[in-house]
Amino acid sequence: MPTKGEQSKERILETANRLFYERGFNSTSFQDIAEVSGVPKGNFYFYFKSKGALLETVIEGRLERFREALTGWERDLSTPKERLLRCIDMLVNDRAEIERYGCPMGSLSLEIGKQQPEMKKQAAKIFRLLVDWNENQLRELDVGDQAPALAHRLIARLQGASVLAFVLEDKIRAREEIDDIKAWIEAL
Amino acid sequence: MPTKGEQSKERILETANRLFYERGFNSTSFQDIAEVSGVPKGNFYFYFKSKGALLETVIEGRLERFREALTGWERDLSTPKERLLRCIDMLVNDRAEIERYGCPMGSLSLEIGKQQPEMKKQAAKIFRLLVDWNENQLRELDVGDQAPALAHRLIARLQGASVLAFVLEDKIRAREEIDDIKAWIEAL
DNA sequence: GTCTATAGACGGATAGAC
DNA sequence: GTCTATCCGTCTATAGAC
Repeated sequence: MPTKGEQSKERILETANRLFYERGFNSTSFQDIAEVSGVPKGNFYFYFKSKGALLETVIEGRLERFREALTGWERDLSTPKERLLRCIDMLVNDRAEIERYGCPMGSLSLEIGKQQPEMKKQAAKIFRLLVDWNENQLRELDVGDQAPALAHRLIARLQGASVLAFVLEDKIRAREEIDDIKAWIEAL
Repeated sequence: MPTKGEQSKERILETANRLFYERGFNSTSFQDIAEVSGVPKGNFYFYFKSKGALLETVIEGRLERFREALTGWERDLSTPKERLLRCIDMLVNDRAEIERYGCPMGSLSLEIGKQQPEMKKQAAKIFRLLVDWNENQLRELDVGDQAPALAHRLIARLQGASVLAFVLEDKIRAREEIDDIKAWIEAL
């Protein structure tokens, strides 16, 4: 059973994770996180030495969740093609949030990466993880030495689909684009 | 010849346009714009009634420049395929800035669109303009009723390539992705 | 003298930090 | 809960153009 302190820390992290996504990092104040999480903002500096440190922990949490998801898909899905398609389906499952707030990692990276190179590198780890994992799946298909380029292309297309889904808010076209990405992978 | 007032307004706009791109909207203060432009901060409210109004004018300026560029390409390039390729070449020409700051419109939309729906709509106009223009070019090719979907796909792929170029900072893969987009268009 | 434009000091609010 | 810094935005005194 978690101690009260662990619960507070977890509540801060969960709330920060959500608000950084929904409102953006710079537009989310400690005040906001305190109000939503119920944890007084005075406590924040007991758990995190700065707002940047809080962000860093949020990113680490996201990285960890991605790792778990990817290992889960490797365990539960038997063919590389199924796994690639499952990865694409992230956009289908989260389409409502993506249309409202964009891709969590894409939008965060673009916002903070312009001024905080260190954070940008942290965020890039998640993209590298995703690209490498897809590259491994592609290698199991018969794509020769094209695996790195195709993996990069797949993540790029998912990012592009997310940006346009956010900006244009056109559900039909967004869905159409995802379907085309899936068809492209299925045809490999 | 522009009056002195027009020069000040223009200097504020140019500087804001650049800093909003390089540092992000929320991370750019009037103080910053004043220092870089040389125009004292006290003057800003003579020309713009708020920071949001300044942003709006910046976006309008970008929209206008896009319109001019697109009409220029229609005038100077004779075939639709050349025009589409010229559009893609934006990423090649601006690759250094895109790697450092992302796509100007993509990153701005994602940052401000989460909290300012009105500004998001303004920014979306530029994307609509681009998609529609490319759709017109595609219609002149023999793509049947695929023009809308292909135009959407082209802009999505350009956005995706920009995001990954920014996040991963991998010049080789970024170039490879652009080349693939070009090859795809050329094969149409 | 009037209108446009300038310059900077000032204030309330709110941020992150402790 | 306090502290300091900084944010956006306001106010006003003034300078130059015509």
